[in-house]
Amino acid sequence: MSPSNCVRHKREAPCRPDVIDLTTVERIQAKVLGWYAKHGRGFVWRTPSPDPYVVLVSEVMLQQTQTARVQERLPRFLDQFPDFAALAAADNATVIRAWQGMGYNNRALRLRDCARVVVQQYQGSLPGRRLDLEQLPGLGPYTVGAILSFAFHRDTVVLDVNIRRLYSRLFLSLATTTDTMPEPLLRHVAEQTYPRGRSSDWHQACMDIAAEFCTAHGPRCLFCPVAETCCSAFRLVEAVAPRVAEPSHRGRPNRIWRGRVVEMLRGLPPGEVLDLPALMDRLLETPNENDTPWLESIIAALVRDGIVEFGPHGQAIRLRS
DNA sequence: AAGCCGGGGAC
DNA sequence: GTCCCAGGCTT
Repeated sequence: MSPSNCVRHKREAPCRPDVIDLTTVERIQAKVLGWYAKHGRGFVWRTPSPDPYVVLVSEVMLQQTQTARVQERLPRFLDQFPDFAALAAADNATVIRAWQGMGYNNRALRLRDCARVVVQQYQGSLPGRRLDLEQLPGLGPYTVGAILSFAFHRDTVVLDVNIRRLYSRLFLSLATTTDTMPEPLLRHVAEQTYPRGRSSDWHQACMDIAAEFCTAHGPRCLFCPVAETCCSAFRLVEAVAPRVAEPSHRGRPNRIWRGRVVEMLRGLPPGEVLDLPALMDRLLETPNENDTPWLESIIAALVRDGIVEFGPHGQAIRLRS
């Protein structure tokens, strides 16, 4: 990997991510933070000193859900559950209903469970230590880093799919849009790249730049503030990542059917109940005997996850109270 | 390491 | 219609 094959553009870009030189890092930091100060996206969860509870809720929402939808639904959720105590007191059905339109309903229950631990073990305020956060339900490496950085202004690495893509392309001369840096090298690069004392701004800026310019497909290098120091700028060939077929029924993925079941139960008028045949009729035009075990398995998974339960007489299916 | 877990919008 | 997207948990 010689410097010559990664400079298409201007000057020498760093093609040895294991030894990133200081001037390059500082140049990138200045460009990124300068761009962010002027053009950063104005999300509702981005305030100068955000409430750790708001950071937690928004970051869990942002796990695999687009920023635009979180922007729209976060205020309503916070209105309904203004603090850890309010969220901790909610039963499953209430949380699932409040999560409507967000997808991945299991996240909502884990977030509520997390709130209960915070209330019971931390007097209702989110702990600021990594080891404590790592024990909380629903918080993985990304979210823990995000909370430490955005809520507690701690110097820490934050790695999500956007920042991984940005670092990969910045410091390696990649061939296609789907190539990424190996994870161990990525963590090394991340550790020595973020500006100490500016972890929050830096990582949010990186996510903005990745979302607006360094996109997964069709990157807009021409407008990117760090294209000059990017090893992959203007040279990425479009590629498609191989996709595994998902389990389906009657031409649609099971996860879609599962979502429809939950959505039906959400909209069920109070007092009205659905048994399995009634649910089947609302789900399929012409159900047959082959569909019964299929729907039963979907219901079983929802019961397993704590989203659905059977009523007192064992037939009525409803959101778990 | 791989499978599971949604849903809305852009195209 | 197809494809995309601020992860985490389970096996």
